[in-house]
Amino acid sequence: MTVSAKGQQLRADIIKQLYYRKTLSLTEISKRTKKSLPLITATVNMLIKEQYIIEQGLAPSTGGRRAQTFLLNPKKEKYVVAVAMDQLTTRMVVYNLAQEVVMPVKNLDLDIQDQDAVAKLSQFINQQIRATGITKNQILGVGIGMPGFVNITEGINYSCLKPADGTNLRQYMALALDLPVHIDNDSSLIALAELNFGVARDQKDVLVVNIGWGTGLGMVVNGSLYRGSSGYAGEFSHIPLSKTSNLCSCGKVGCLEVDTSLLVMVANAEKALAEGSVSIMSELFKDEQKHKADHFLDAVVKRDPLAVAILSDAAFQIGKGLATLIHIMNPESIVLSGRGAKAGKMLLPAIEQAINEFCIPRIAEKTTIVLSKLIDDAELMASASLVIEHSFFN
Amino acid sequence: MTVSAKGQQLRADIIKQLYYRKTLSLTEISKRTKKSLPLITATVNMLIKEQYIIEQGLAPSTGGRRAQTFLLNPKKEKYVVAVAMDQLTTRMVVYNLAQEVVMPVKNLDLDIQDQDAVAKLSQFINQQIRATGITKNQILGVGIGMPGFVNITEGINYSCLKPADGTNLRQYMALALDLPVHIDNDSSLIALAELNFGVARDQKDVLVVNIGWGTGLGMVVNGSLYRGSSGYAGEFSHIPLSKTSNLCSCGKVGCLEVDTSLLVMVANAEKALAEGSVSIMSELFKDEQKHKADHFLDAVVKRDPLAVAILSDAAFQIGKGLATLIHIMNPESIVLSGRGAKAGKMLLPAIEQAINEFCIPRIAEKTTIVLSKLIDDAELMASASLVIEHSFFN
DNA sequence: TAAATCTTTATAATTTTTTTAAAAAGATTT
DNA sequence: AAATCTTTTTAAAAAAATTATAAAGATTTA
Repeated sequence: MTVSAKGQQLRADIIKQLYYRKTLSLTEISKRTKKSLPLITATVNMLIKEQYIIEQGLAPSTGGRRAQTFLLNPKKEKYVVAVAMDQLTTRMVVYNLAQEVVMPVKNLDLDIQDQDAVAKLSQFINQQIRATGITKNQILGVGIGMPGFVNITEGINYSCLKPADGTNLRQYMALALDLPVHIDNDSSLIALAELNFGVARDQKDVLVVNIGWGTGLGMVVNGSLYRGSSGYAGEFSHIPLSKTSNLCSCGKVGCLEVDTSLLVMVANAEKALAEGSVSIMSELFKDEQKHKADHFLDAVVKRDPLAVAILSDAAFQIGKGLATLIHIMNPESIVLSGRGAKAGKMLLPAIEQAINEFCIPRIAEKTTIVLSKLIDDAELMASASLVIEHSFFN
Repeated sequence: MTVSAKGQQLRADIIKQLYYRKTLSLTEISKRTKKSLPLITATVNMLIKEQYIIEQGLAPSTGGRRAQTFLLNPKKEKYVVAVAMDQLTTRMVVYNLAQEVVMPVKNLDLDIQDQDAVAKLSQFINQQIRATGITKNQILGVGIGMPGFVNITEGINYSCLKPADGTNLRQYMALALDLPVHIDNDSSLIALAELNFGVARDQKDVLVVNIGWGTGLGMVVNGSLYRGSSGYAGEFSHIPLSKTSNLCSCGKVGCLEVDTSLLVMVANAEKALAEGSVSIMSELFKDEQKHKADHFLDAVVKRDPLAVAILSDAAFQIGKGLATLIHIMNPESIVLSGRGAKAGKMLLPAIEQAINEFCIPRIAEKTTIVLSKLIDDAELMASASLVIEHSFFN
C-alpha cells in the first residue's frame, strides 16, 4: 500500500484535525485542511478502510441535508504516552486516538535536578507501559513536557535532565524506550493545550500564563505557538520588574519571579506563620503527604485570609508584568493556567487591578483575562498532541 | 482580456516579488510564490506583453545554464505616491514601479494636531501631483504613514487627523484625491521597510525600534509584521519602566517615553544649557530653520559631550526596555531606526550595556543590535510598498 | 583547444488536484 | 402532501503541479 508523500501528509492532516475537533463532516475537514472535497472524500474512505476513522452519524440539521460526521476510532489499537514533569513530580498517562484515558495518571516522585533523573524516568515509563500490556508497536510515541530551556528540534534540555553519557535527551529516551520521543517546555505545552482544547480555542493571539513553581508564559501569535528565533521566547519570569532586591535563581536581581513564584508564596506564608499569624495553613502544613504549595492553594480556595493576602500580592506583581505584555502583544485574551490557576477567581481581582493601573485603557479594554478549565490536564493533553503532530500513521 | 481572480492574484504576487527583490529569475519567482514553473513562465510572458515586466539579461553563472532575469519596467507609466508624516513635518515622494524617485521629496510644515490638518494634507498632495504632470489613472495609489493608533482596515487614526466632517480618514483622502489611499502607523511602516528593503531583510523575528518624538516599535514575527488582535501591538513607549514620576502624555506615570523621547532629550539639553553647561548646542539652537531635535542629533554626531551624555541616558533606558522585549520575543535582531538612528553608533554602547545588565546572557547572546541604513527613506519606501501590496495591476 | 560531462533552465507530457456542474438527500414552507 | 430550498455527495471538466525530456551553457578532461 504505497502512498505518495503528499498523500501521507494529507492522511496525517485529517487525523490531526479529527484529534483536535473530535467529530467533523467531510466539508469541515475540507475547509480545515484547505483541500478539495473529492480529495477529502477519497482519503477519508481510505482511512475508514484502515479503521483509523469511523462514521459517527448525522450532524444536527442546519436547514438542508444533514452531513455525515466522522471521528477517530477509539478501538483502533494505537496509543499515545503523555508525560508531564515539574520540579518534583512526574505524571504519566496513556491515551487512545479518541483521547480517552487508557491508563490513568501514575505519579513518580522525581527531582528533576537528580543526577539519575533521566534513567529513573525512562525506567518508570517502561515499567508503566509494560503494566498496561500494550505492545510497543501499538504506541505512536511518547510526549514529555518539562521545565527549562528546551530545544525541541535537537531534543535537548539545556537546564536539566542531561543524560549521564553526554548524549541528547530525546535520543537517550528514544533508545531506552524503543519509541519515538518528543519533548517540549511545560509552559509551551500548556499554551498549546489551551489553544487546541481549552478556553483559547480558535483564538489567534493569546498569552497563556503558567502559574507554578515559576511563572511561565506561552504565546500564541497568529493562531500558532510563537517560540522566538532560538526557541526562548516567553521568558516572562525574568523580566526586570520587581522592586525588591532579592537575588533570583538566574543570578540577576529584580526579576518578576522573585515575587510571583509559588515557592516564594509558600515561603512568605511560613514566615508569617513563624511571626505568629493565624491561618489554617499551620495545620495543613503538618501533612507532609502533599506539597506545601498544594496546601497553600487549598488554603486559598478555602478563603484563608493570610493565604489570600499573600496570593494577592503575587497576583498584583503578575498583573504588572501582564500590563507590559498587553502593551507589546495586544492579545485577544490572557489565560491563567498551570497549577496555580487552581486558586481560580482569587487571582483575578489583584491582576485586574494591576492591569488597570499600568495599562493604557484603550489597549487594556481589548484584552480579557480568563481562567483555564484544564488546569492539571493541560500539560498531559498537549504532551499527547505533540506525539500526534509528529506521527505519520502508516 | 478577462483573467480569473486566481490569475489576477498570481499576476499581482509576481509584481510584488519583483518590487521587493528588483531582479529575479523564473525559478526564483516560482519558489517565492510557491507556484509551478510552467504557470510562472506563462504568467510572466503575459506580463511582458503588457509591459509590466522586462528582461534584464542573464544571471551570473552558478555552474550550469545561466538563468534569464526579469525586473519591473521603469518605463511603464504607473506611479506610487508615498507620504510620511510626523508631528510637525510631512514629506512626499513619487516613485515609479522600479522604485526610482520620479518626484523628489517635497516638505510641508504641518502640525498633525491642527484642526485643518486633513484638508491641508489633501490639498498639498493634490498640488504636488498636479505639478508632476502625471495623470491620476497612472497613479496606483497613495500610501500615508503617520503617528498614532491607526486602524488600517477601517482607515481611521484614533489619535489625530480626524476629518472635520466626521467621515473616516481614508475615505476622506480617497475622495479628495480621487485615488486609492492606504494609511498605516509610522513605526509599523518603518518595520516593514527594514524587513523588505533594510537590514532585517529575510529575517524572521525582528524588532524595529523607531527612535523619534516617541519610541515606537514594529514587530516582525514569523517573517511578517505582527499587529496584535486589535492592531495595537508594539506599544513600547508606554510600558511601566521609568524610575522617575514624570507624568506621561498618556496620563500615566512611569512610562518609558518620559525618559526616551527626542523631545525629552532636547528639554534636558536646554535645561543643562540654562544651568550653564558648555555645548555647541547653544549656538546650533539659534538657527530656527531646523528643529531643535535635529540640532541635537547633529551635536551628537559631532561628539558634543553634553549631547552624547544626554543621548546615552536615554539610550540606557531604551536598552532596559529592550531587555524586557528580548526576554519576551527572543528576536534574531533588533534594528534601531527612525530619525533618532541618525545618532548611529553613539546609541549602541548604552543600549548594549543595559541589555547586558538586565538580560539573561543565554537569551541576550542570540540577539544582535543593528543600525538602520535606511533612516529617512524607511517610512517613504514602506508607504509606497503599502500601495503595491493593495494594487491589482489590471 | 575540443570533446565530454555536468548543471541548470526551459519546454512538453503526464498526473494530480481543484473547480464547476449535476444529482441526491433531507429539511422547510406553502 | 407537494414544492421549494439547502446542503451533501458524486461526476465531469478545467487548471495546476509533477515528472520527464530537451536545450543551453559552464566546467572538466583529454
